[in-house]
Amino acid sequence: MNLVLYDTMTREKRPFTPGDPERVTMYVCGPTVYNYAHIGNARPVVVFDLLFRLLRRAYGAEHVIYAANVTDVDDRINQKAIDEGVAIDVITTRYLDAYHADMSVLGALRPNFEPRATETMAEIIDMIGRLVRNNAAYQAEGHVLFNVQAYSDYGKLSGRSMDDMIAGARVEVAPYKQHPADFVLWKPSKPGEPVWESPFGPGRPGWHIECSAMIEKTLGLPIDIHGGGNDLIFPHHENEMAQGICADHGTEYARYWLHNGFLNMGHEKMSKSLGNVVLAHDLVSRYPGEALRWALLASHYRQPLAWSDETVDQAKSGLDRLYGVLLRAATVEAEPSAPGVGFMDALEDDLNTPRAYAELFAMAQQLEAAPEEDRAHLKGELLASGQLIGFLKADPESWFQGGADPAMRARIDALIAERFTAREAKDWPTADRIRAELTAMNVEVMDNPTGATWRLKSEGAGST
RNA sequence: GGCCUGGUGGCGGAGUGGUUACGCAGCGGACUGCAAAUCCGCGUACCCGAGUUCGAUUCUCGGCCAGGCCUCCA
Repeated sequence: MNLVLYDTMTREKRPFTPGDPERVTMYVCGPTVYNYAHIGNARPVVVFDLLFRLLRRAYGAEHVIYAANVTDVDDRINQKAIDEGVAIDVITTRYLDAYHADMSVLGALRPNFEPRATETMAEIIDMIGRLVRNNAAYQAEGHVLFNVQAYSDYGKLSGRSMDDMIAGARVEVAPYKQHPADFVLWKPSKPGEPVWESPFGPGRPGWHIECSAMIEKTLGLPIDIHGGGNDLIFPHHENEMAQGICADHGTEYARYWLHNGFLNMGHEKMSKSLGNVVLAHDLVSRYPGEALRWALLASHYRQPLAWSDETVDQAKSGLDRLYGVLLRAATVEAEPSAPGVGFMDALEDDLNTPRAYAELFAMAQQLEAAPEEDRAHLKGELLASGQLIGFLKADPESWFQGGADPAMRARIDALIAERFTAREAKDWPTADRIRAELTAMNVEVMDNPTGATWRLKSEGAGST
């Protein structure tokens, strides 16, 4: 495989070479489970799932280890637990279960590890201890703070100088900080919040240290690929790296840093304060998972993605086209095949999914037009390509008819039979009346010489 | 204020120093009892200005516009 990835650290595309091809490691910052995931949260999940699939294909599934953390200690979780008057694990279990279900609908494979902050406490405390011992951290007023001046490359990932950070500081600096950019590793818990004992006093960990400790525990440092949304570059990933390196890990934390662009609602960021949050949890009940996944991968992962119902409708239409080709090739037995060469080239070029989609359409077009003897191979190639990245898994007929329950199905079949009789008798008014009836049921009829097939029409936009 | 992205046809969205993206939608034709699906064909684009160049949508500079990060955030 000639995989090339854009590395945030070097700001250029670089050929991907793992430290050990027998053990390729990837870590992605996962959810904080205090609410249902919104569709923006789902973008990195799907993007890095795609990369996970490519790596597994290239190095063998057993040689790729993917970890995504679950942050289950957090102010928002605490607040929710207090609001509902329940223990925090009631909150975290509820939303983690929903998260797993929703991401599964989007076709995301489960990572090998999903470490939880609460289950990594010993390692977090141990890592903080090492940072203190190395003079990369200090204690002050019940806190343990990371000393950014101990790490000369601080700011390298995000491209900021220490001066920039001071100049750009918009928040009041806590008086106990030695440097304005110093950040919390351990802090006292507020009343009512969960608390853990530690050599630095009772309290709870800061957010950044969780990830460093979980990577150290589940994958070992350095890792090959670290991913996340581009809003995490600073401060989260910058801080993670500083911690990891200063906690006895030489000079390298992650060989490749990958960051996905944001999903926006129109021109605005999705946010609670703007009231434009769209939950993945709601979308999965309105659209097929593959259509949502297609929409999420329809633009390059580093580009911003403007989300709307139309985005999904267009995605659905594109998939309809591919499934339509497969439906017409239903009697062709697919020959086992590798994904198309051009298709793989596109994906290996920094996950160029738009180009990969174009290849998919080209393969479909070829299959549609090919002489009978070539179709088995072409169908196999199309399926192998699509399925590699999580598409074309459905039976074509159920893709188009899946929304119909058995009763509706029986009714449709009866109407079509009735209409066929009318057509045989050239009774066009009756045939048209029946078709109008089917149309009213959202059913589209496609006549052929021996009868008719049908499909459910797309629901269309505007149902939000 | 500091740092950083991006501005491509009606919409989504790649890519390239000189040639086709691709998809959705639209239009014309074939097919059809009429349709749908399919097939064939068509259209409209590269924010503005200057520079480099034989030639720029693509490189450089400036401008305008939009968005992000600097505080929790995918």
